[in-house]
Amino acid sequence: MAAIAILHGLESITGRVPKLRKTAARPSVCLSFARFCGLHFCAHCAIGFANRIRRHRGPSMRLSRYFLPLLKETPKEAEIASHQLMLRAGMIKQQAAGSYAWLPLGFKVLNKIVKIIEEEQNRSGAIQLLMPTIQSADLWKESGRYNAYGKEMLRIEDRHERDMLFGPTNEEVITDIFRTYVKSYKDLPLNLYHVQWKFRDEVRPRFGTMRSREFLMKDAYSFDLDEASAIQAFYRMFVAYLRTFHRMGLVGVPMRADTGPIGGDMSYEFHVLADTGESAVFLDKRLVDKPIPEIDTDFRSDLTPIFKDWTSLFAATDEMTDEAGFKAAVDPEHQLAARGIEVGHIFFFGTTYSKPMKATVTGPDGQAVEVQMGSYGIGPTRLVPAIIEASHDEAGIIWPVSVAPFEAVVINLKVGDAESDKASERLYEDLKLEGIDALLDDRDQGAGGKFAAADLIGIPYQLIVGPRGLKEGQVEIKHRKSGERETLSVEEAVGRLKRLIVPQRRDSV
RNA sequence: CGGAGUAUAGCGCAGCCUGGUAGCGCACCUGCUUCGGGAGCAGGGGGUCGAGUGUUCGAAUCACUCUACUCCGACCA
Repeated sequence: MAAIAILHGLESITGRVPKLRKTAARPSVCLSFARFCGLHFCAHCAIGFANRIRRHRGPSMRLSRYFLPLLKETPKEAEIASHQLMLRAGMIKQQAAGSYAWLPLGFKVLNKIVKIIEEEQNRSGAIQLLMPTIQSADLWKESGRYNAYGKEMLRIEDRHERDMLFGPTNEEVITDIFRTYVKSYKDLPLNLYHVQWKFRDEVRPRFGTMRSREFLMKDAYSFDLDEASAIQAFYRMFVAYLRTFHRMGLVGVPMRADTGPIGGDMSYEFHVLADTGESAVFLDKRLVDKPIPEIDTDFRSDLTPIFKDWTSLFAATDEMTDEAGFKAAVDPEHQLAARGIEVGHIFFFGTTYSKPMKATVTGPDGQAVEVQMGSYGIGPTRLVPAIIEASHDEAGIIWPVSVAPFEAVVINLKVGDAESDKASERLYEDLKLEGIDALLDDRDQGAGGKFAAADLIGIPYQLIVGPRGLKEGQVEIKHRKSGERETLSVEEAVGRLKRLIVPQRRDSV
């Protein structure tokens, strides 16, 4: 108690009490001191204590104190909807050609996407690590790619005039890590992945983060003793990818793809269908509604049936087929010619890197065997615009709940009105308490601007609180996607939102 | 890398042709009135006109050079 008194005394002396009262800092300090003193409450703050505990859960997301630079007009450099909307919604800022800063709202979405990717990679048995962005050229000289890669690779010289590079991909580094530590076939299979920034000095970056020079990539690398088990590793990633894109509210259609200079015939690209996609794609439309492998899929079992099931239906990019071939292969009633955004690419390439880099393990017969490898990429910084391309309207973005920067926004229509302030604060706190990722729009501005902002940034549910409804004890929920509005009592609102939101998180599908 | 274009306040633009020292809308700041779909009134702040060189008494404006960015094509998670 003495300590608390001293603390409050200091605050009084510095004259900062009124300011501190408005922040979370002071109650948490009080509580810490109270606990330190073995008390269950702070004598000084006893009034309204319960409310203060609530506020301590999670960061405060009050729009009046957030950093969300919205643009009313569309910057002229943006051509496609996703790029325009990401700029207008204050998600990104261009810093140079193909180089973007991720502002808080954009970063929040990016992180949700990365989290889903990590969960599904982990579920499939892959193990996360982190490799550097700047690599030594030596490994690339060893694999033969230092000269082969061309100007797309950003080459750097350090102070000792050593050749370095900003990694465009990580096969060399992961192979080096593997060969250093893994010596026995008993340690296989192994799949290591990371989520790390890449740089490819594209001739022409465009469409915002859809094709940027610096981009985030999840890249996984599998190592197996023989081709048969390597193919199983490939299937595991195939299934993980189906699940990953589905959880983001996307249909990621696997398509036979060109392996390019890597060779071999095991390569699939995952495409999100969108009018602005860069590739022409041809597919059997039954793939679009095909149920994805469920959460209890056993990744230690033989996944061949799932792979065969999915790949039995026709799907290919224009690199692999043409309209004539497509029409000959698919029943007319199932034909779908569309455009696609490539959001993932999986390769099996055998010993392409293990051979020149001498990545071998000792097999059961005591002989050294070059490991069979595959690599598997997903671009989170491309997924953000891909999701927007697939889901937006005239008013702005329509986020699927699973990747939405906020699941719900409480819109206080009349800031300064005692009833409206109190009810919206309370509803916001209750949503947080129920584990909903909520935002409170407590900015002192007109209702129209708030509705427009909520629509633009695409929050799935708007909880509209204003004096008019409160007179009847009512609030309104607007569904961003359908435009549907429902009026309900203040008491029912949080429960209703929770029942709407939780199933759409897709974290248990 | 081939072709085309743009550069004037944070964003969107006018002014350039015909040279005379920069303007509009939004945003921002102050005050008042407002507040259920991007409010109104009044006042205010902010610009080496992408950079450099040249022509000229005088350059955002004319000429040349450079740079950055965007679009179309070939390449890519």
